[in-house]
Amino acid sequence: MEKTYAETKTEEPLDFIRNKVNEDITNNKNDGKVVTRFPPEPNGYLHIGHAKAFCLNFGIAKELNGKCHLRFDDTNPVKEDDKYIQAIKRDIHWMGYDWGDNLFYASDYYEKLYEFAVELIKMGKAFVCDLSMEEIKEYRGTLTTPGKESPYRNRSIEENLDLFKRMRNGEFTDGAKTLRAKIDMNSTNIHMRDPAMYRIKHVSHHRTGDKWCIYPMYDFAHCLSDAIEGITHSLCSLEFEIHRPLYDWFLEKLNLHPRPQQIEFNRLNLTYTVMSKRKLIKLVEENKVFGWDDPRMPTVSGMRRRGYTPRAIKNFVKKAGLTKREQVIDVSLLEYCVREDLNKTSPRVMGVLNPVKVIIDNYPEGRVEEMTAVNNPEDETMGTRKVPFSKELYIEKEDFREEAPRKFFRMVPGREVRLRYAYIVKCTRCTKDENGEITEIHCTVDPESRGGTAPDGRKVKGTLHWVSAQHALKAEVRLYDRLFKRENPESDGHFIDDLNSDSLKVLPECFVEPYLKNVKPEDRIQFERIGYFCVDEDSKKDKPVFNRTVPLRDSWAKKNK
RNA sequence: UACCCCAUGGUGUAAUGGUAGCACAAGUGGUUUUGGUCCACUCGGUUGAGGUUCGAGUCCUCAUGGGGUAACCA
Repeated sequence: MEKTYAETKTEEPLDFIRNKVNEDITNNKNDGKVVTRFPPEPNGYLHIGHAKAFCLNFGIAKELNGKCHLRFDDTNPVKEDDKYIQAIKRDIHWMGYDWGDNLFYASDYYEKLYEFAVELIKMGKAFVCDLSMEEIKEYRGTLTTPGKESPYRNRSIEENLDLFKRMRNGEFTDGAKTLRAKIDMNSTNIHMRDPAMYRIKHVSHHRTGDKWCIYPMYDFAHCLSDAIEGITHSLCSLEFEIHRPLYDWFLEKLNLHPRPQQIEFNRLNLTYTVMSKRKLIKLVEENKVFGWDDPRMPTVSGMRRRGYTPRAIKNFVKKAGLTKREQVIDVSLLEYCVREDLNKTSPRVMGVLNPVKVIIDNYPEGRVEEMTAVNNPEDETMGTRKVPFSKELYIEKEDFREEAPRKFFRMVPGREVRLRYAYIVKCTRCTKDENGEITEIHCTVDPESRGGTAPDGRKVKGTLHWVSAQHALKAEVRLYDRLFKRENPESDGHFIDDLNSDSLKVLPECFVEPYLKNVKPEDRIQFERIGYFCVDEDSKKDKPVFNRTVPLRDSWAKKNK
C-alpha cells in the first residue's frame, strides 16, 4: 500500500508536489492512494523535458508504492503515428521505468467520452455549433474584450442530440460543425468561452482506423481520461495552468469521483539547445541533424546514442529541481552528471584521435611487450588488461611541440615524458615533410623505467596515451559539440540561424588499442585524457565508430583559451 | 493595455516567522603514472517601497520585472 515520504528514507527536502502528495496521503484523500500518469502525444520523440515529467510521475509512484500509467494522448490523428508510440515506450523502458499493465490510450475511451458528451448535452451544458473556424474566432473576443454568444447556443437538447449523433455518423464535412461546452462567453479566461469539445475530421486514426470521424479535444478528453483511470494527481507543465478551471469544470459537471487534481510545474529548458517538439521536428525534417536519435539532439534517444546513462539523466533531473518558476539550466550541469556517473563506471582505454608516429630508436625491432593497464582507477573490481607495446607507436599530434610553451608537460625534443603504463622516453628529434608537417618523432627509451617509474625516483610530469602501430585498430570517432552557438537560440523561428556549424567533427582515421575489437553498440568507455565515448550503431566488424559522449574536464585547455 | 502564475549569487534550488545554505559554473592551491578523479579554499544572493512583528527571504499592500493565455493542437 502507499506510504508517505516520512516512511521513505529520503533526507533531502521534498519539492512542492511531493509535499502536496504527501499531505494528501496523510489526510487519506483518495483513500491514501497515489496514481499518476505520463500522457505523451505520439507525435514526436521524447526529450529531456519529457524525461523530467516522466521521472516525476513514475518516480513518485515508485517512491510511494503507488502506480503510474502510461497513457498515449492520441486525440489528433492528423499528427500522430504508431512509430512514435514505439519510440516512446522504448525510451521510457530504457530509462528504467515500467508501467506494467497500465498502458492506455485516450482512444480507448472514445466511446465513453462520446457518452459523457451526450450527458452534457442532456444537461444543457453542451451544444452543436455551426459557426466556421473564423467565426468562432471572431465570436471568442480577445484577451481584453469579452466574447459574444454563438447564435446556435440555444438549440434544443433534442436538436443537439440529433446533430451530434449525425456528426458522429459522418453526415457533415470537416469543420462544418463542432460540439461546444456551454460555459461563459464573458469569462476573463478565454478557455472558458464555450470551448470546443469535438471537431469533425474525416481522417483515419492509427488505432481506431475509420471508426470515428469526430475526435475529442484535449481539454475534454484529458480530464475525463484521468478520471476514468482513477488518476489522483495529474501533473503537467505550467502552460496548462490556465486550463485548470476547464479541467475542473468537466469533472464537476459530470459529477465524477474521485476527482483527480491537476498540479502544474515548470518545464525544463537547457542552454545551447531548443526543447519544443515543433523545433525538434524542424531540425529533423530539414535535415539539420541525422534524425531524432542524432547524438546532438536533446531527445532521450539522442542521449542514449550519445552515451548518456539513465542514471545520469535521472540524477540531472533531480538536481534541476521542481518549482513554478521558469528554468533554464546550464547544460554544464547535465555534463557534470554524465561525467560523474561515467567516471565510476567506464573502463579506461587508450585511443589516439589525431595520430602522429613515434619511433623508439633504441627499442629492438620486432619486440612486443605486454603492459599491464588498470581498467578503472575508481573501481578496482574492474581489473586490469594487457596492452601491447612495440618500437613504433602513435601518439596525439597535440601532445608534441618542437618548442614548449610555459607549463607544457608533454613531448618536446630533449625532454622526458612517460608513456602511460609503459616507459619513460626522451624525445630526440622529429622529421617533417615539405609542408612542415611533422611526419615522425624519434625517442629513446629508458629500459629501467618499465611500467612508467624510474628506479632513481626522478619525477616526470607528463604522461601520454599511445597505441602500438602494428597492433592498432582503426576506428572512426565522431566529436559532438553543442548544437547551437547561442545560449538561447532565437525564439522567433530563426533559431535555425543559430545552429553551430561545428557541432559534428568526424575523424575517420583514429587508432585505438586492440582491446576494443569486440565492442558492440552502446558500450561506453573512456579514452584516457580525452573523454567518454560510446560505441555507435554504425560500427562495422573491424572498424568501430565511437561517439564522444562528453570530453574530460581539461584545465590545460581552459588555461590556454 | 484583460486574466492567471512567478520573483533568493552567473545558473538551478533550499531555508514552512528565528544564524541565508547546497549544487553547477567561475577562480586559487594541494595530491596524482589520465592537465581526469579526489581534497581544500575563494568569489558572489533575498527586485523595490511601505506595513504587521521582539524578529520578515518567508505574512499583508502597492510598484517593478519576467512568463503564460485569444488551434476545430497537445
